[in-house]
Amino acid sequence: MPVKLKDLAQQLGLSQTTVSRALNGYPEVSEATRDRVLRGARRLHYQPNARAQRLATGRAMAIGHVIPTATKYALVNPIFADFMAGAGETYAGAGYDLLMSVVREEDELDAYRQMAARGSVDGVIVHGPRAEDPRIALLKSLGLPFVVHGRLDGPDQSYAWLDINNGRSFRRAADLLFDLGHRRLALLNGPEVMDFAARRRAGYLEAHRARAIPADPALMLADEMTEGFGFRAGLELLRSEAPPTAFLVSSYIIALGVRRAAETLGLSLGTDISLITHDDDLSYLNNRGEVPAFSATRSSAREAGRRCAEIVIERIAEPDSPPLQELWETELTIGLSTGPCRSTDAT
Amino acid sequence: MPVKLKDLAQQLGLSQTTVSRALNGYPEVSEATRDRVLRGARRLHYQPNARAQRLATGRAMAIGHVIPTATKYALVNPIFADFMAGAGETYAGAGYDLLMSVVREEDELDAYRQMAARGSVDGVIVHGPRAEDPRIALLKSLGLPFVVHGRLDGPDQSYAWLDINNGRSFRRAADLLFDLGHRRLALLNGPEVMDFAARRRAGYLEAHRARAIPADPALMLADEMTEGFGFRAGLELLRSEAPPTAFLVSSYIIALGVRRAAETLGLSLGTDISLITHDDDLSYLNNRGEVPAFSATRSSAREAGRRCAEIVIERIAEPDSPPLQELWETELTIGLSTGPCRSTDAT
DNA sequence: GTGAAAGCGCTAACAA
DNA sequence: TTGTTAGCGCTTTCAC
Repeated sequence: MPVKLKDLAQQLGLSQTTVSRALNGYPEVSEATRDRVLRGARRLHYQPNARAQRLATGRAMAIGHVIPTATKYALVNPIFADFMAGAGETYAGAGYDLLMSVVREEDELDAYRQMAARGSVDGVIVHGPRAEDPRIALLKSLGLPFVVHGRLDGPDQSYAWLDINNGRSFRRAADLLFDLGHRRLALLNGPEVMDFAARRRAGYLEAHRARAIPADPALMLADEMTEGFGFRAGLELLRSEAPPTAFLVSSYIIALGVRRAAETLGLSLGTDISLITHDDDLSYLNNRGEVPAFSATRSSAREAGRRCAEIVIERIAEPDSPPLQELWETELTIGLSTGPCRSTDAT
Repeated sequence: MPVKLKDLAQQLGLSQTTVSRALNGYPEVSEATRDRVLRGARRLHYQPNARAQRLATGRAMAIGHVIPTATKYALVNPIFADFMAGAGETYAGAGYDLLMSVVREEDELDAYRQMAARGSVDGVIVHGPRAEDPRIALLKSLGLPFVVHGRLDGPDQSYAWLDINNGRSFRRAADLLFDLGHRRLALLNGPEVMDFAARRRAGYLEAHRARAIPADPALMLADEMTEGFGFRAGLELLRSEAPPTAFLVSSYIIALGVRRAAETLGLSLGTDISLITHDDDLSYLNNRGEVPAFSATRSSAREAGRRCAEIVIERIAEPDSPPLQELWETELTIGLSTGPCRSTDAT
């Protein structure tokens, strides 16, 4: 039988109220009493019953993460895990639990509705927004505080988000490749209904426009982020009449496929062709069996998780405050797979 | 303001008691009344308040998963995500939430203690048991129902687990390679403090003993499951005096490294050397840019998740029932990376 | 078959 | 600064 507030109060000869206040850091309790209470709580191994606290306060002390099991837009990546770790850290520090709901894509909205209706969470983090994302409208109508990891265009920007500057990072990556003499850059992107992918494409195009280099639609492919896509696309492009001299790819998993395609054709990355992948997704790309930038990447994902958690907790406390919107700059990782253009027909 | 039980009862001219009973499927309520209640609940969009239910019943209606953020023994893999999806499915069907706690390894036991003390979960699933795993003893002493995904040797087998037959699958993989004429099989294993890794090693050794083929310790390596390990180990072994003709590796991520090592040395998988990885971890291994066995693997992980969830829910209902222990056979995936031994010195 | 009433263990007005 | 009291919204004896 666990010791409860009542027991503790009796032991100390105090009222439950005072004990509760002491424990919860209310200012009106005297330091002497607080000390006695904290000491007693420790001695009796008192742990408040979370269920009772939740009912009494009307708060769930939990944040929800709804993960659709879409095999296509694989959320399964180390970055995501680090994001969760970062968020989890912050939650733990703030006394929140992390409620995860893994559902089929078609049940996604219902999952939010249910969380809201049953009051099992106080707020949610939304991952990977898509164009015209219905989740945002839904969460607003439910009055459930939320923060979006990512963001999207639209007339209504009255919600909190945290995003990395996808457009600019791809713009800069393309610029770098142009500076190295490349002119035909393949873009292997994720599904362009995903906001991040659309922005990356925009950055790629912008770089072309800025130098008045025509962007060849034949070089711009988008599909699910798998090694298979990277391999097939890489093979096809490299074997084509006018192959690219460099690849700009949207995820390390696609990059793995490109690397294999290059190897299959006897081409060497960083020498014959260049390859850049987004920092946010970088992993096993260099040729040494090392994963040097990986940990940096992972820690940045962790930081994003932490920050998103902070933001959602803030919004729970102050639902009507102006929504925080943060755009983060990220570095692209060039690693060992990028070099000057060696192709003779690149002018 | 959400509609609550009281409102619903008033609307229907019934007592809260009857409405509650009707909703929760108690037998003593008449069919007519139950119908009226269910209809009314739907009409008014009644959703029970989870916090109140939890307090009243004394159950959390949640299952905990504690994930240590050990970068070394990366839990970050698609298999894990599918396991979670399977578990999540079952939870949702049974009205349970999934509470995830991502903590530093040293805080792992505390996470369980806290879950138990605060009553935020009714049971937990333990992942990846290690030799002499302290979590099991702890959970027993806490009286928190649990099921282990994986298992371990030890005098006390009085706990529920679900495991795949790691030993037998590696035994069979080695047998297959022997049948193909290979004699020098490298084993690139995960950390052998992990139960699954120890069992895989045992299976590998057993196959050797059965054919009276000496197992060369120089060919048996164990380290963290990274591409880097696979690459370095692959390179080193393949360049050695007496290289292996086949690799038996414990995870697809290690296999990626081996593949790269082979390619670096101009060797072709499936022709010059063979490579088998465990079904449970298979991913991007074949040479076609396809991931054929992947979905099968993933669905089996999902099934394991479902089953573990079922087991833990059963144990919550019947904590004193004899623990369920299930050993699953799995297939190894041979894919396109395995062929007869071509090496002349394999006799 | 239905209802009244007493909690579940805590928090938070309000009063002292 | 501390205590009294009334809930939070549901479940569950117990009585009818």
